[in-house]
Amino acid sequence: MSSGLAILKKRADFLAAARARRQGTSSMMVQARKRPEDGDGIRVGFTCSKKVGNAVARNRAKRRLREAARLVLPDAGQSGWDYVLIGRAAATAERDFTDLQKDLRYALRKLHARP
RNA sequence: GCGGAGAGCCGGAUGGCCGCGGGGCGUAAAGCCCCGAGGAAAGUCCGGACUCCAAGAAGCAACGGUGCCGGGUAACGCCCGGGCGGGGUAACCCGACGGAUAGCGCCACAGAGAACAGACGGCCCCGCAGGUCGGGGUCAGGGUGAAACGGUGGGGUAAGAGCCCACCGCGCCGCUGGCAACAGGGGCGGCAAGGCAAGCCCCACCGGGAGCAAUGCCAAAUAGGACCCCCGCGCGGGCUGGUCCCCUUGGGGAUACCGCCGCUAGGCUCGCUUUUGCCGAGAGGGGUCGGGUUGGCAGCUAAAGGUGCAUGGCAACAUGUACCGUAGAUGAAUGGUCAUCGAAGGGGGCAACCCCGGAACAAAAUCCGGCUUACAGGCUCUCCGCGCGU
Repeated sequence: MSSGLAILKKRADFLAAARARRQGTSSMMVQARKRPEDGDGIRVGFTCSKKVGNAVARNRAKRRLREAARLVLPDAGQSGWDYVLIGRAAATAERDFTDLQKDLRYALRKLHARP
């Protein structure tokens, strides 16, 4: 990705992020983890389980999350962290897109503020 | 015009900004250009291609599937045409549609009786003699049931009965038409033949198993395995070996490492041996092989391909020819957002029109042929019935 975001692909990375911090909003759940090993750059993954809906609904939710991450993370995310965005059943697809971005910024602020 | 039947098609549009996957140009970066979900991509229910495994081919057995006839096809459980049966006034639709004299099994409830028939209630005759009796004939009519041992009519009879006759049905044997399923008609038979095969079964035909996470190849690092070879230390030699470097047909150069040759010399540990030597094992070095993990490449998209025309065929389809060339991801691209326009559906209005509202089902995952299921709404063509007009 040219914007400096790498995509998470390994199952182990997802599991590690899930064990770390998490913050829910009305339109998504955000998990975050500061990688213990060295390495710059922001990595991000997306999860939309069967609870979100059928394949069409899951793909649409994932695409909106991906677009929001592309717009928000380069300035609101912190280098060296992994983020995982999880879609919610109807809210992720239906929420106004500016509100969706606000939700992500809010969640990131709360996650970074924790000790 | 109203109602209906069949076939086919579309299934949001345009633009701006920002992105994603693949390919091309470019040394590379930047950049530019091109392409990028469906009719069902779905369910994963059939049939194939392809790959691996197994196995003389084949056949038999078992198991599974298919099941009127003919044709189409790579093949099919699909498609087309025909037959038969059923539904509809019709267009048209529906059909697990081989065999029940090969055998076994089952037929609830009701009913007298459900398969070697039988007799509840009846009808008729005879006897005793007048009863709520005994003996016999009979199954047409009644009742039950999904189904009652052929149906209708007539003759016949004590009452009846395929007992006899006609027609229908059934079975057998010819004939005619048809490739066939089957249809038509003739003769004979004599009621002897109930239903269920979606219970087992019989007959005919088809099928080896697993699947692209198939399969083939490459690389890396880590731990370990099997086998083979070498093995004391050191020095020297470039030696038609390996390896590396340079110019490049072929040569030249280097020698850290492996190998080779020569000299020197007597071993890192243990065993064996009187000692040396020899031998064996380990450690060490080198090589080969197989398996696991991770990543990459191939398979991977050109295909029983699509469209048009011509010919053959009622058709499915086939043949010929011209043109087109059409996604290849793998935590998985094909989008996000904004603007304008917008079908259905609501609401208001006599109307023109205004307001709300905002697009069904569902997203490739090796590829094809089908089937099945889901689908807001719209369009086109053909046909049938009714009504009206000419």
